[in-house]
Amino acid sequence: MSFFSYLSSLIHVSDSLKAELLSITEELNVGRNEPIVEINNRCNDLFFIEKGLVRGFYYEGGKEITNWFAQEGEFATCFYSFIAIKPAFETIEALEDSILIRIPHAGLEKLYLKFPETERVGRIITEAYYIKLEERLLSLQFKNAKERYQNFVLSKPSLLQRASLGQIASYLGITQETLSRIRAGSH
Amino acid sequence: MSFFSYLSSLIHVSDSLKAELLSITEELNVGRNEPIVEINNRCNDLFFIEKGLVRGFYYEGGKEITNWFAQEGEFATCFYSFIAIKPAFETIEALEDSILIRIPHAGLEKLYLKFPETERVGRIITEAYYIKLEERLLSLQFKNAKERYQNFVLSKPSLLQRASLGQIASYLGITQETLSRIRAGSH
DNA sequence: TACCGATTTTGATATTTGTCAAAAATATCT
DNA sequence: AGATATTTTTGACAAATATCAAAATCGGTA
Repeated sequence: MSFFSYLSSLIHVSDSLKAELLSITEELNVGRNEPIVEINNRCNDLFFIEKGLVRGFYYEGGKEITNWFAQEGEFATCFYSFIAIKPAFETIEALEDSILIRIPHAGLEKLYLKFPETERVGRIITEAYYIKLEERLLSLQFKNAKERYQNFVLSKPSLLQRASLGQIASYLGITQETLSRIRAGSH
Repeated sequence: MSFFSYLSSLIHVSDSLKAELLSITEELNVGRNEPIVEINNRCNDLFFIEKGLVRGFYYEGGKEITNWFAQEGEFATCFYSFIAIKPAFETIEALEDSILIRIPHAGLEKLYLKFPETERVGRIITEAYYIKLEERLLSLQFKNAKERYQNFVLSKPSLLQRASLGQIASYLGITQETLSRIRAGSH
């Protein structure tokens, strides 16, 4: 899904808004395993994913923990860094060759001021993300490892082929050994 | 903190905006243990808490699970119900005699259209809530029961006196027996 | 103040998941 | 295709936390 068709589904994109968007955004091609945002840097950009798959991860006890996956038609950023204007605690990398639209923070702020109706998009995106996060928290708090995995299979089936076992396990908050046993046990 | 002084810290509140706010909001007094939003109803309102303490909870396996606490100067709503326009999966109740400002969903939408600068407030509130939720998710995923409790003590010390052990335990995702043992063990 | 119900604490045991180590399977590169 | 690196699976055991039951404590009220 292109960035423009996504936006058009939320607000009317006038010619002048479109021109402004073109001037502040930039298309970015990243290869598989290529880092997009490095940990401890400021993440100044919001990325819309036109094609491909990216993930955010960080290290906890020396191990990579995948914090989120984002695929075609979704946004990716180190939300905390982007909003709070603090260094990113996570690295963003592409899991596949991907095409991203880069939206710099400063450009977005300019956009909000010049086209106040775009604040609506920012709010709607944030709300949607909040709900997803809330669902994930509830799942983590009340579902056991197997139930969480089953839920993942239902909600993100395409990622089963596109992400590794270890990446999925850490996203679900379990070890890869446990996930491997869950897969073996369910037939 | 009053609702108006809170708003004024984010945007300029003109006289006409103030008048509109007065027309769409309503002050609500609720007593201790009184329900504010019942489970399975639509939660059509956002509440700003001028005084008191409220919590959201639901039932999981027959037990009450406290999903959040909100005190003076914070907002409370069943976010999912309010945003997604679905029935609430949680009940909101006052833990103390409280004074709330009720902001109905329809009034808020009207406000966004009439005063586009208020979209900004909606976005900023949602962003702040997102970051808090993300911190909580990380805590749940990587901290053990004791660390989570210690973090709670540091970040919400006043709630230690105002909420019960069982309410705090379920909020932290542990049983009240475990929390009781944590308290006994740390001296 | 003494009682009653609710909340908190303590104890014994069970369950889930993690840890560490090694083997097996799979993917990658030349 | 073969060699090597990476990922996944399997096994034995350990740790954290849950469960169930009962005792102790607390708080409000007659």
